[in-house]
Formats: sequence, C-alpha cells, structure tokens
Amino acid sequence: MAVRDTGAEQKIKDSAKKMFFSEGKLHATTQDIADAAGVNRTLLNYYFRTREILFETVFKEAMQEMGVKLDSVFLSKTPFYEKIEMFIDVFTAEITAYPYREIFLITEIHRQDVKHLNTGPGHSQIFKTFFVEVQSAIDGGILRASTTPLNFTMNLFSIMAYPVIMEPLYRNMFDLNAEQFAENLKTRKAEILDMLFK
Amino acid sequence: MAVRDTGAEQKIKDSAKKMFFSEGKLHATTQDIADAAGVNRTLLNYYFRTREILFETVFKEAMQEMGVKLDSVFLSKTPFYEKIEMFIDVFTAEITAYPYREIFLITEIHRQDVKHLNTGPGHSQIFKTFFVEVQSAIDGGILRASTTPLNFTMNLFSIMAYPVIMEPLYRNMFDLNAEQFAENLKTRKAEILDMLFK
DNA sequence: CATTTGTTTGACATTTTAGTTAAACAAAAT
DNA sequence: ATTTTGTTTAACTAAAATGTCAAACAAATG
Repeated sequence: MAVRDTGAEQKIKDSAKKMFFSEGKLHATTQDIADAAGVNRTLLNYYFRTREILFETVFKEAMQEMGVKLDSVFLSKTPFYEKIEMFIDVFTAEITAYPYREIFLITEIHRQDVKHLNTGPGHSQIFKTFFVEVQSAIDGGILRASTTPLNFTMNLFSIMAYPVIMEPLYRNMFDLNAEQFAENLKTRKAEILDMLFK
Repeated sequence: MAVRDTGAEQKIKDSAKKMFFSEGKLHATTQDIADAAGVNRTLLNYYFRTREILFETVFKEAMQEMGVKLDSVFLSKTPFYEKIEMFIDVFTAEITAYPYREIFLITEIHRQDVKHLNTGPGHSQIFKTFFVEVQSAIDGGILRASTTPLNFTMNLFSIMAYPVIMEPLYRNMFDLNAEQFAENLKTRKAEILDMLFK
C-alpha cells in the first residue's frame, strides 16, 4: 500500500508544541497552529479529528519524552551528588526547550471540563524510590537535616523552572535585557548545588 | 445625583480575579465571569466596555495591591533576616490568595498582540535598593558567598510560588491528597529560611 | 495507464464568543 | 407624582473559531 507521509502530521505536532510549550501561547487557535506549521487548517482535523485530541496527543508525547529522560537520571546508579548534577543538566535542557509545558497542563486541568489530566501513572513509584535516596542523603549528612525528600525535590524543580517561566516579568522588574538574563541563568547550576547541599 | 451602586461592578471584578488569579482558569470567557458573579453578561460591557479593559483593570489592581504590600516589607527598616521572614509571610499570603496572577500576566504577554504588559514602573528602583541590602548580607557573611542579589531574590520567589502553582501536578506525581499537600506547605517557611541563610 | 490510497484544499455549516442597542426598571431628587 | 439618573435585561449583530464534506490531487501499485 502507498504510504506517502509528507510530514504534515509531524509539522502540526511540532508547531503545536512550539506554540504551547516553548512560546507560552496558551490561547493559540487551530488556525494559529496551522499557520505556524505552514499547512491548511483542515489538516488538523484530518489527522487529529478534534482540537482536544491534538492537545492530548502533543501533551502526552511531551510528558513521555520528559519521563524517559528523567527516568534515565533517576534510575541510574550514579552517586547522589552526581545524580543531582545530571538531573540539573537534563532538566535545564528540558525547561529551556519547553518552559511552559507544565503550565499548559495546569491551565488545561483548571479548564471547565477536565478530560485529559493524566501525567502518566508510573511516575509516583519512581519518585518513591528517589525519595528513599534523598532520605539517605539527609541521614548521611550530605543534605541539610531541616529538609525532607518532598521539599528537596520541589525546591529543585522550583528553582530551575520558575525563573525561566517568569523571564518576561523578571526582566521588567529587575531591568535586564535578554542577554543579561540569559547570562545569569548560566550561573545558576553552581548556585543551586551550593544552596541545596550542605 | 443618584448614586446607587448595587455592587455589580465590584462583583464582576472579584469574579474575574477569582477565576483568573485564584483558580487558574485562564481561558475563562466573559460569560463564565458573569455567571460566577451572578450578573448578566451585558453588565461586563456596561462597566468595562470591552473584555480587554476588564482584564487590564483587574490585573493592574491586583499588581498594585501586591506592590503596596511588598513595598511595606522592602522599605521597612527591619534587619535583613527579619525582613526576609516578613517577606515570606506576606508573599505566602499573596501567592495563596492569587497563585496564578503572574502566570496570567505571562500568558497575556505571550498572546499575539501585547497591549497591557506594564507591571508598573517604580518597581525596578525598589529592587535596586533591596539588592544593595542583599549584597550587604552576602558581604557580611549572613548569606552564602556563592549567591548574588538577583539569584537570591529569584530563588526566594521560585521556592514560594512554584509549588503552589504546580499543586495539581505535584499531588499526582508525589501521590498526595489535598490535606497532605497543604500540611506540607506549612512546613516550608523554616525550610526556606534554613536553605537561603548560611 | 488506470486504480488505489493517502493527502490536501476550498466551500460550507455550526458553535461559541464578544459587543451593541433599545427598552424596562428602580431608586433618589425635584 | 414625575423626572432624572444610573442599573439591568433581552434580543440582536458581528466576528471568530471549530468541525464537516466532497472534490481535487499526487504518488505508488497493479
């Protein structure tokens, strides 16, 4: 049978991911997405039936991509400090590419009718395992005694993600241009490690 | 002249603030807002002319309210550590009441046409003053030498705001119910202070 | 080269949303 | 009691956005 695959379907998904997750255009319409992809809007319906399904598809793909990458870090047998370093590197790459992905999820969850909120089930177990490791680091004196695995993990996510998301606001508040802000972000890995570890 | 003021205008603003800033319903329509306020949708147009103006109005009000509160902290003559404690208390109250306010701003900024992005001008100067204070704390050995005023401030914002915003996702990822999550948030002030200060 | 199969388009229908208008209404002032 | 002024509503218009459909198209297959 003839399988042509001119790449339109992929172009649409890439375009949607870029608008939603990279550019933060949470109100993008199907027309916006089609235009950015350089295809006719009807193709969105041809490939994905409805706009909702397109949303689900790209979101699930994005979450799964991240899941795979984070798992490769969390499940590795590296010593704790090096593991966190790896995590920072991987997560920084993710958040830089898709700073608004989680925000997209949250706003979709909060929309009138919640249909596709699943972040994937297996995650909870992986974090339980990771939390044991963090607890060992606390008990072993590598981390501050005042922290907990949950707080440690949330802090880590927060410190890496939030500044990237808030860039437009922070640049205004702190009077920084794009270069200055980008330059500062680079200095943060060392800072984060120093802050989290004792 | 007859000034009746049945409170509809205020009800609309409160309803909009609640939907956008508290509940994170960034896609709320004028009908949604009117319904939640218990008024006829036409009243939104009567009082605010357009939906855009309503957005601007509630956002400016919300930012100004926060500005006043933060200024009262930043400009107070309290010693540095106590000042940060005050800040955490004030900001926690703010972020609990309006967790999605800044996210709303960011998504509006990223919308096709950027019209009302002004966060207010005076802020930049206030932060410059605060940054001097932070630098003194670094020089005085109260804060880690590896930090900078900018990083210290962004970390503070991040750690407080992000977990609240991400609650629906984190509860899923970490398998927590609403009570467990709320309980944990309460433990964070001590943790944050311990992490930020040497 | 005709057929099959998947792809793409334009035209249309439907739904949703924002904005307008004129009239009804209610309370205060004259 | 009537006028004035501000408030509220229903009905309507206009625009924007989603979804459907039939026909055109292009490449591989027989």
